[in-house]
Amino acid sequence: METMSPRALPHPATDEITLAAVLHALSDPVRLRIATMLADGHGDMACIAFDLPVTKSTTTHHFRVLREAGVIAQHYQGTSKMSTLRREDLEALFPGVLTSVLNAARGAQTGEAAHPA
Amino acid sequence: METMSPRALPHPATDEITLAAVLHALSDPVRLRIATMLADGHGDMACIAFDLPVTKSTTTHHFRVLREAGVIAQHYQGTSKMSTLRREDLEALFPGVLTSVLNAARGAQTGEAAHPA
DNA sequence: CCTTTAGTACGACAGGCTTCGTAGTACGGC
DNA sequence: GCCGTACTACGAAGCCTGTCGTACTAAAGG
Repeated sequence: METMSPRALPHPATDEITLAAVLHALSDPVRLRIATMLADGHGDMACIAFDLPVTKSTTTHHFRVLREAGVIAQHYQGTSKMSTLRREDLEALFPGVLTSVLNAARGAQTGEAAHPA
Repeated sequence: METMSPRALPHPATDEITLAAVLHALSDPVRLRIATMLADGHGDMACIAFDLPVTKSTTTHHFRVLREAGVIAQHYQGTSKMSTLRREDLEALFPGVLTSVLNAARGAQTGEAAHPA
């Protein structure tokens, strides 16, 4: 039996995720950064540990937008909340989208173009 | 010499295109539809011919957002304005992003998930 | 039980977005 | 030269977003 935390977190079902919502969620610099960090193996990191240029309230807001768009999954672990990318779901729905976006974001933080030399 | 139309259209240079702006441009249902139609070979079509569920003014607005984000290139041809996707530029900057997004949009117009039977 | 830590809820505020209508400009055809 | 077509500019309305601060709740640890 799971401990069944009283703090439930609503996630959209796989077939409720829309492309427009995912793209919108990823079109914000802060959220793009969160997604990139999650992809880079920071999956077991509390929300507060992301060192974002916004306050705690705003951080909560952005994590929620990502979750409600279906980009990330979240679950509580003590007082902390852990987030993971919904890679499989998104890959099944929109093949290649998440991967290529994260790749692009990594090479060009938040928007800078890739100027090779 | 080109006829040098007095109606110039400002386009961002390749290295001015940002990922966030591109994602934002594509996160609107109307614009996603425009991009999909352009990808499907309607490159030589006037803006007005796109049969969008908005007025002419709004259509102009959306085409401009796409152009200013670097997603499309536009040029006048008589009284009409032709648009084409900046596939090469985007592929060079953000490999796979445009292609996978368009693919996803085609299979799931504007956001619906792909329910195979 | 009390304190600390992590995150939430709520309200507020500024700014942006999408939409529209109307008026105006550029081009092509008669 | 005149008219129609395609697009633009401008302003307005309504909504949504990102940001914050403050007050609150849930869990962990002594």
